Amino acid sequence: MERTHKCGQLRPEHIGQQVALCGWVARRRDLGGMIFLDLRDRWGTVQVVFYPDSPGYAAADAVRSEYVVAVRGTVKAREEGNVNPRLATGAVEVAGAEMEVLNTATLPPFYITDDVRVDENLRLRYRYLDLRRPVMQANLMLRSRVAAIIRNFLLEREFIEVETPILTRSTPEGARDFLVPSRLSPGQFYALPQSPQLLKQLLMVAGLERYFQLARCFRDEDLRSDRQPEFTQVDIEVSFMGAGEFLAMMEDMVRRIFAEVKGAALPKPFPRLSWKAAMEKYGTDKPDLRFAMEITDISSLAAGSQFKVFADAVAAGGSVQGLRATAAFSRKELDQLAQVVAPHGAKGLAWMAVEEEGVRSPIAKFFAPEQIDAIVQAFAARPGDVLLFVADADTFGVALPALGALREHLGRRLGLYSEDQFCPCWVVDFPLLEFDQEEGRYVAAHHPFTAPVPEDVERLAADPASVRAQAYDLVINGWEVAGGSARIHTGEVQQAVFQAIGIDAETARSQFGFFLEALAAGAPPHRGIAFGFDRLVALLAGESSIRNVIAFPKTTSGADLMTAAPSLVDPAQLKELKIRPE
RNA sequence: GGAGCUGUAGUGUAGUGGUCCAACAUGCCUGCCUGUCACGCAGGAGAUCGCGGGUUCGAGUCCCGUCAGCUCCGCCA
Repeated sequence: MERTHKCGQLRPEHIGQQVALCGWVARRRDLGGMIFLDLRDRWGTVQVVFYPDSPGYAAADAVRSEYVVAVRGTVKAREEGNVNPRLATGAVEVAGAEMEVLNTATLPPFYITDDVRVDENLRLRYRYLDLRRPVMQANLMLRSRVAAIIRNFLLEREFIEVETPILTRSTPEGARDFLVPSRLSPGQFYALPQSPQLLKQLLMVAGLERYFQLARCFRDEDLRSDRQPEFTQVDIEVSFMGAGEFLAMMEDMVRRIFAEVKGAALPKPFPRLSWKAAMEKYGTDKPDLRFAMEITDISSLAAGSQFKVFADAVAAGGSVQGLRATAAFSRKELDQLAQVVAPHGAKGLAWMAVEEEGVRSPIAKFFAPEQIDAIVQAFAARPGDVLLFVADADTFGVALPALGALREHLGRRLGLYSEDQFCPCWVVDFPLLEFDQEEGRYVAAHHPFTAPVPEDVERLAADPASVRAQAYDLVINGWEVAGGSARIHTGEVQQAVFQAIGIDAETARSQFGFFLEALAAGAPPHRGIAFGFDRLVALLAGESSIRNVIAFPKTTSGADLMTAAPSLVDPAQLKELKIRPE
């Protein structure tokens, strides 16, 4: 039986036609004298009806859920009253003549429907069944569509797609590498790329000028709902292009994606925010701008209070920061809010409930009435609001991130935004370096090939912390969707940055020698960006985890529950690689 | 490495120390049913209560450990 149509595509225009369909039995309704089958393929579901006098009736009687069948029949209009408006094909049905069972199916361990709330263990164990669910198929189709939009956009602008190796070289800095033992060079290892960073820069040295790749990247770090050990990056690099032109082009691409996929009009241009401003206003470098609620610094007001916690924090060089929530909280709820800031190092969460006749607060007694008034004014607080404070000696490490987490929590809990709203922004002027307490040295905040802001270069040695990077992150709704920078394209600056992060000339030569040679071989000024493709698609799909837009994802412990990877291997394989297990 | 949540028929849940040889819904099986679309009706089968140990006269229930999934912190240039 040759398939002539797709189940989900049948419409009133097909009425009267003989069709042959293939698909899975989504449901079977046996009314005794007649049998209805909901037949599902990738395009949707259509109802097929069999009467006892049709040759296919016996087969229709025997099939069960998820059997694979081919059906021949005639498309008919449904009578008035029998139309199903909830089905795209609901105006028609197929009067089934013949049916062929192409394969039987075991009883599915969970329902193949969109609204199932089933244990994720099971979904991942039987991913091929999970992926039969229409919502999952829609996610994968969306992913493919977004990839196509990106390819078209970039190809239109004369970018070329280049593949870079998966088996490559381990370099210091950055995430933990996945290593692959070399059989031909026993004791030596390839590394899987954390990103094609150096390779795409070398393509610029090679003169390709405009490169992109949907690149698979690997980082051996712990997982999160927005992080998998292997993920896909839209990797982009250009030569001879300033930040203005480049970011405008990337914005155009993102605007096209959101317009075509969501019918959403994103602002032009995207708002820009310095890293410092983002931290001070939102307590994070990836702010969710769908709701206002900004952090207010009341250090100057708190310094003069009798409340030791506040005064001490300011005296120690820190600050007191606060948020205004337009909501009332019970004692228990306030305790829960304290649980939100605690993991970020906040030692407590102070609060003041603003009322008609003053404030109600356990710390009110430490403040003079005019100090209270000043604080209430600083927040423009009105009766019914609650002010929430975190004080800490470490402003950017503790106080602001704690309130940033609280802000996100409150935004979600108080329903301050909707899911179909998209608020992009560029976060710029990141610090180039940050001090790593464990290593006792500065490390690259972005990566060691990020160009410093030119007027800051001279401070690289004397005052590394103050050097800004020519870097930019694209943030949408609190998701870091892309990150990029101008790259260092001269050996001198590259050496200076290596030096600032404690990579001496010898190490630089041995680890990055090929790269330094390339920079000296006529490297053009270049810059680039990389989009977290899984995150972008998840955002567009309205999914809170990228697992739902990846066909075969891993669990939080890095396992693939379907194939049971990772697994032990045959000792002979290890022997061949000259690897001895402990 | 750390914290929290979850784990009970195929699935989703209820069960808060004793009528629990575990309940409800759905799915499954059998029978009936010619306009259903989460079809309906009647009957039936289906559970080492994640795993191990402990407390107790008695544990699905309390305690300790452990495993798995999820969320978060650390980590993620």
